[in-house]
Amino acid sequence: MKLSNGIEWVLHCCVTLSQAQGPVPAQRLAELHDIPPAYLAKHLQVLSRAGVVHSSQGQDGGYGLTRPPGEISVLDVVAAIDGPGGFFRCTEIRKRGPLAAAPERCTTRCSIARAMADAELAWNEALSKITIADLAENIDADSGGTALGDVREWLEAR
Amino acid sequence: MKLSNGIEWVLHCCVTLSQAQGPVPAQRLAELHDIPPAYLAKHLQVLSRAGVVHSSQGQDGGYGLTRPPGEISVLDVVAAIDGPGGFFRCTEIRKRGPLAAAPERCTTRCSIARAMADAELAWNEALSKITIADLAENIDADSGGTALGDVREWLEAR
DNA sequence: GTTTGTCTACTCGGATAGTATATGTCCGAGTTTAGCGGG
DNA sequence: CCCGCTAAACTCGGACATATACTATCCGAGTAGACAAAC
Repeated sequence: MKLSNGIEWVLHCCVTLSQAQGPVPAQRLAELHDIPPAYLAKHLQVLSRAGVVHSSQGQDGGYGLTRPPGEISVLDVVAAIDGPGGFFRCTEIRKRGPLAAAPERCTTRCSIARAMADAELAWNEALSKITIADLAENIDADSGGTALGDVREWLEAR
Repeated sequence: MKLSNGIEWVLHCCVTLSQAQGPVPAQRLAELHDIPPAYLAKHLQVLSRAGVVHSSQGQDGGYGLTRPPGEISVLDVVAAIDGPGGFFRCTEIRKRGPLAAAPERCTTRCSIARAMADAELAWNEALSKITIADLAENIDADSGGTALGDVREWLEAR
């Protein structure tokens, strides 16, 4: 099971957008990261529908964050791209076969489903603790404090 | 992103095997859970290669756990079926595009990759805390204490 | 009665098709901006 | 000089092909037990 590559792309894009003053076209975001523009656009549309970013059309249009970067968690982005529903789906096989459990006895969820749900909860909580602002800060620190400035400069230039 | 259905199947099968005295054929495990026998066999082969179960051929052959159920974690099973490598794969797009980071500056992992790795660690830890024995105990409790006995009886019959 | 050999039935194991999801691409609908003409 | 109109260029949005991985299945290799015959 592998996560979509788009998740990495849009996370980088969100960090970039957090440094932008105005709207940034998908074309330009793709150029900055050297990734397929059309496919990135598809993922940005999903983010737009999820309410993480907003789009403006026409000349000088593009994408922008709907909230301050400190209020957008990595979980918001991952959940939007990955879609609804968790990793694990219980098919209730305990209700099948020669020893099928009677439906009236299945008042609680299968213990296997509970175990997987707990793990997903741990995953979600870990991702919800990190925001786009945290990512930007760390990226800047890793680069020695020049990365974000370079991005802002590149965005200003045309 | 969805986990394979086989994970649910083999987890149930491991609980069943924890109640067996001798080897249980894949055919019989499939019959008990009402699932495609050939496809289940494929997943059991993977578990066998991972060392979670061992197989014996010939008449009265079948599968059995290699260790006591209390020493087999859910993570062992999930990791075996899901294969090596985590959910997220970093493609190092920071090294691409007009603002590519110099390779010598990339001494540490990208902060995005770190965030995802932390979340995967939380997921893994949650799964490693639960064993097959825990699952069996909970299933028995949910059924009012009759499920495991029924399974043992059904395995003995025939 | 014991032993040995064969033989059969049963098991796993990997190689082989079909289907859903992820990846990648394209062109059309809509909007904003700029330019132009008129007042 | 200001206002309104027109037109063009640029944007997003959803519809359309391709690649990868999950789902499902089959048949062959190998082994353990059962049976029969010989000693």
